[in-house]
Amino acid sequence: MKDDLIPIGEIARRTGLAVSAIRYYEQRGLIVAERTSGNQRRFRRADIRRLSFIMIAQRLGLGLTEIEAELALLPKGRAPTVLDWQPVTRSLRRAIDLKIGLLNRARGKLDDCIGCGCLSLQKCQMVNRGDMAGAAGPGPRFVLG
Amino acid sequence: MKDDLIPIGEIARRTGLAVSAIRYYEQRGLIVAERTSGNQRRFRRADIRRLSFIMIAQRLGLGLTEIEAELALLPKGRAPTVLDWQPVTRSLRRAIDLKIGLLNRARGKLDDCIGCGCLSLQKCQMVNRGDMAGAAGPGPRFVLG
DNA sequence: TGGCAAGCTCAAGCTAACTTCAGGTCTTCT
DNA sequence: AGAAGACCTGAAGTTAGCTTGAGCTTGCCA
Repeated sequence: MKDDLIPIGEIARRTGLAVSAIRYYEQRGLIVAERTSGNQRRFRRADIRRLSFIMIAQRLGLGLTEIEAELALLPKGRAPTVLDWQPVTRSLRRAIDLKIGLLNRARGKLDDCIGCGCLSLQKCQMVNRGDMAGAAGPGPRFVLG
Repeated sequence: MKDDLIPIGEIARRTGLAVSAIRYYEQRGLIVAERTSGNQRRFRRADIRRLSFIMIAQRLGLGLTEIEAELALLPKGRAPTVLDWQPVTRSLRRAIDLKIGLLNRARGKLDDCIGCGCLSLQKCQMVNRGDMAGAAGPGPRFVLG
């Protein structure tokens, strides 16, 4: 295969990502690219899968930091095989399960609220201070974490 | 009841929200406050419930704009009754159901991926361009919407 | 009538995840 | 060889949802 090194524009086209997004991921360390003598990025075919994973995981609500952690399960140095990917994919599945569980519990509590008509802090379980205060600090505190 | 008008500090204490957050919500139009002759905000007791709802809905992943739409179902002018709240709460419940459905479908597809070992754009259903391109425009495009 | 905590209004800052822009360099095709 | 188009870097801008700070005014208790 002669075309083993893919320029950024084409990998963008193939994944549907913006060129700028891919550059951003590289800067964040989510992907690594080689460079030509003229300093242009050249990606491997395996990076397409990596980028796909990033898109999927993001779609499921994971932040790039979490995604980075998941991707760290892949072997460094060599191109990951299908078997290498399995634990990563499974880990993502667990993340989905967690999220579904959370929403289910929330739904149950909300049903109680419809029943009792409360929705006030004194009576209702839906809001509990401890949880909210957890993500303190400046900037937006992301919900549903 | 003499204490019907609540200053911002106390409503903050009662809801667990920061004073600054409440001011921000008022500025966004999510809550309305009366003012004293000296220009200080005074809230109604019903606003506590309103703020609770905001917190809950946010927790479930709704943005303030969506929450604003939900709150628009409440009657303007008079204080909402328990019955007034029911459609709003139910609407929130539907939102949760939707989200759960989405995650369930994602999980199913991911299971297929574990089976076939793919996770590439050409073969795998997990990523489909059309969907992603939907949220175009500048700024971050929020996933899982 | 003090005094001081609690409020008020801007304006600017912060995180996440990118995009856009300006000003220049490679590559590739003819 | 020349030109068009793809790339590069670095800095600044964007949305969401608030927080922080500066500088000033109210409100309430002793």
